[in-house]
Amino acid sequence: MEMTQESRRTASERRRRELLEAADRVVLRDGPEASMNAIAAEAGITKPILYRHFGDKGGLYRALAVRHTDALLAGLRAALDSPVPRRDRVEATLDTYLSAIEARPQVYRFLMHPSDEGQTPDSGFDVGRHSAPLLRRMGEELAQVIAERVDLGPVGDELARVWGHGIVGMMHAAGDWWLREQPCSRAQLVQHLADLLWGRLAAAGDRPGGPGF
Amino acid sequence: MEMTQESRRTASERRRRELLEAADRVVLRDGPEASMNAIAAEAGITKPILYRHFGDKGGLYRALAVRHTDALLAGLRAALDSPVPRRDRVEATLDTYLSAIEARPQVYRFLMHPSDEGQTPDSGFDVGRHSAPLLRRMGEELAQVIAERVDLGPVGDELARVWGHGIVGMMHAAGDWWLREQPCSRAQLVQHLADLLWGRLAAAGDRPGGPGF
DNA sequence: AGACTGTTGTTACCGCAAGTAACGCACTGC
DNA sequence: GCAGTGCGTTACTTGCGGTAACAACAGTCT
Repeated sequence: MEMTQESRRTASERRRRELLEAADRVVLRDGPEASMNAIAAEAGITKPILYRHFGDKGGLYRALAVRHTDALLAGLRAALDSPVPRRDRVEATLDTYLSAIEARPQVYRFLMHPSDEGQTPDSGFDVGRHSAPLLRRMGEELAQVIAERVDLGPVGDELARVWGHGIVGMMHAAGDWWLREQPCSRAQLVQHLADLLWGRLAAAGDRPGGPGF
Repeated sequence: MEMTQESRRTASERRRRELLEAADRVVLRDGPEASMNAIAAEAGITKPILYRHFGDKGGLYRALAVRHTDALLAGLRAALDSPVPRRDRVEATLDTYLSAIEARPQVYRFLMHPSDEGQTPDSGFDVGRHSAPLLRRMGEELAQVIAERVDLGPVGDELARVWGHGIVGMMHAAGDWWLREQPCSRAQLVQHLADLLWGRLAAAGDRPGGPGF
């Protein structure tokens, strides 16, 4: 049985991917609070192996997260970069995101509510070192696209970053609420949010029978 | 030592408030992952008393959360209801929120990342029963104000709810990012976000030297 | 062949936090 | 004097993250 260094490396990587897939199954079934024991059992092994591969639970979860995050980000980038008018791009992006969270709510909950790990409270020197949760990555990504594509004057970079994170947050919160109580179709939600970004709040008139006037 | 039923009730309530204040101090010092032991110690008592008063850790955290949530919501309502033009109201609301999270980041982290409790995964019958996290409450509140004040046509209620949650999410995400890396002054951030809501994204032109064109 | 090294896996443990059971103590009403 | 009822304790169970120590085996050096 020949076993050179390279084939060893690839074997280890295959193993790692198997473990990740097992973890994925468990998280999909049990939600984000799946225990390391449960994941190890699903993979047919025991805990220490997980720890050798991923260091700690945060490491495993981070590895899991980047898989899904990368997939989602790829979809979003495609929507953002398509050569159509800006409004259409925005709608496509919103729809891509909402489709993703609608299709796999468990994955979504895992990515968005990762039980906020990290936090070495004594020193505080590396807060947010390698956490980079999905929301921040998406915010930065969007900021970059905005800064590249839209002309926003002298402070454009700053504006783009604020807007990137703001829009992502809007998408996230609205999506979260919409996923819970499906109050309307996805297409409608997309329209409503795009309308909001298109300044319809500023354009709308005061309510006729408003209270207090 | 006279101790009638009424004075007992008020005594118990005073006790509860003392416990909450102690918990508050600990959470402010240790962050959201403060242990029940630590809280009990700070209050000068032991764990079971906490459990008698609040049921479980979630109960305590919920009680703590409503205190701060109510205070913040009161401030936001005041900003939302002031009789000035809409843009000014929006800016005041944003500024109120950002001031709050800037003044007490620990409280903010506690409220926003409550280690997502609840989740009785077996039955699922009361998911979200009394969690009502701050974000959702704020979203509903804002939705109500929008629906009352702004004329949005036939589907106005639905629109208002989408916008309420969306705007709150935008505020939250942008605030979170801004709190980490202070990239600009609070006033600037408020301006940028208000500009976003006022449709400046739709109004801005394409970047001159854009890539790919 | 036989000692050396590294990877893969195990069992058995530590520490710690949530939550609980069982008891001690004061004080009230009868 | 004595049952009842809050307030408080100590001491425990359970479960999870994380680790130490050991067992088995593949390939390598001499």
